[in-house]
Amino acid sequence: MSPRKSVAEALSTRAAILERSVAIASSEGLEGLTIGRLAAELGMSKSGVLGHFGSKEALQLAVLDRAGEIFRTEVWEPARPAAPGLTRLRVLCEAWISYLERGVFPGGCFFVAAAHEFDGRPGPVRDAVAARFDAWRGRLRKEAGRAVDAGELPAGTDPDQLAFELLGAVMALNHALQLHHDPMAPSQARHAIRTRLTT
Amino acid sequence: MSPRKSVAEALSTRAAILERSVAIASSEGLEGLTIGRLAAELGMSKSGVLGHFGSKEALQLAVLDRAGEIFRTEVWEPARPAAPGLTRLRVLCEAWISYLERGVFPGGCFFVAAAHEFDGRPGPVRDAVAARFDAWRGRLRKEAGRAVDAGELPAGTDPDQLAFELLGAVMALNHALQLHHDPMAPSQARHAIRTRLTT
DNA sequence: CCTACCGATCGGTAGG
DNA sequence: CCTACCGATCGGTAGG
Repeated sequence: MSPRKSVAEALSTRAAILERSVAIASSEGLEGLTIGRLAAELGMSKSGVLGHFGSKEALQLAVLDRAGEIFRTEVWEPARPAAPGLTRLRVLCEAWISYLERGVFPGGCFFVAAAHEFDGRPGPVRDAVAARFDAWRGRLRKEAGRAVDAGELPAGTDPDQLAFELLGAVMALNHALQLHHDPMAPSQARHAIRTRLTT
Repeated sequence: MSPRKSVAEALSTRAAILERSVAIASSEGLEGLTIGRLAAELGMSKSGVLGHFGSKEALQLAVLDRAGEIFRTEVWEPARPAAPGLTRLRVLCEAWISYLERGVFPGGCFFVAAAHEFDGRPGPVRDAVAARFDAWRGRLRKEAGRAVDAGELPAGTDPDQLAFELLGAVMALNHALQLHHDPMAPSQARHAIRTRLTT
């Protein structure tokens, strides 16, 4: 008769809140994700939702973590079996484009959206977003460096410059898909990346 | 003794509201721009502010227009005296990068921010943002086409693909400046663009 | 996990 | 251009 739930139930409730939060925040933003809406959609009270996280900011950080797990599964993992260097870099980029093309998040890249939303608001959320971009760009740079060292890319190629340009192509893709629903954009992004990842 | 202002005064009040609105919306977003905050910062009542536009959405559209005037002055105009084709395309890109580097809008590119904020919200604001991107990308494409026709760029260069890649480089720049305050980013963007705009 | 509530703020309106 | 107000919603808390 107690309204208290078991630990297992509490965990699955928490997971359900996060699942719904990722869906909402993906299209409405991490600030547009409100406790009241979340509670209504989940058939819970606001305090029930908030009890799992403590504050809206803590919820936002947890949502970012959950979105990071999804990005890792969709984009990092497929590249694990690939050979280090150029091959793996190509697989990473193709998984990255495919993740946008398939609309894994309805609002496009979760982190690009979060970056734009929080780049002017100092705090833990902004820091968490920036850290994820640093990690991702570092990943691209590392693999690019291996490709250059192995002679798979032209000698003198700057891995950091290459990572910058790959990021640009994918950001242009994300933008074209979200704002224009442009069906040509994925092939344009693939073309841009292929040009940059050819000896 | 009347609180009513003359037409000239009303126009300058309207201009003052828009100036402040552009500043706020640039860093907080077009949705973060609230009537109450605007009124407080301008020492006016909310209804006084709203009377000039009628609704928040109408205000947002007016702010977009004002930001468009600034973009035109900063980025389109400097290219007018340049020779059509590759020369003008280079001037356009340099003005575009400089506009971001100088922080003409404190929140970075006003339209990239607005695009991310509204790409998931159908309506007049979203349509206005999309139309501005279409116009700008068309401008880049047209000048790229002239450059190809004049033999200033390699034969077979696709003007639309080139516009896509230029947009990507600048979006990566905007992102790096806003999220990381990365001082290397402008030179990386210039390098990426120079590579693409060389015979 | 709930009900019931808090102060603040939102966009907008009535009436002058 | 103002005061005074509307209903809705925000994040969060008290107390159970």
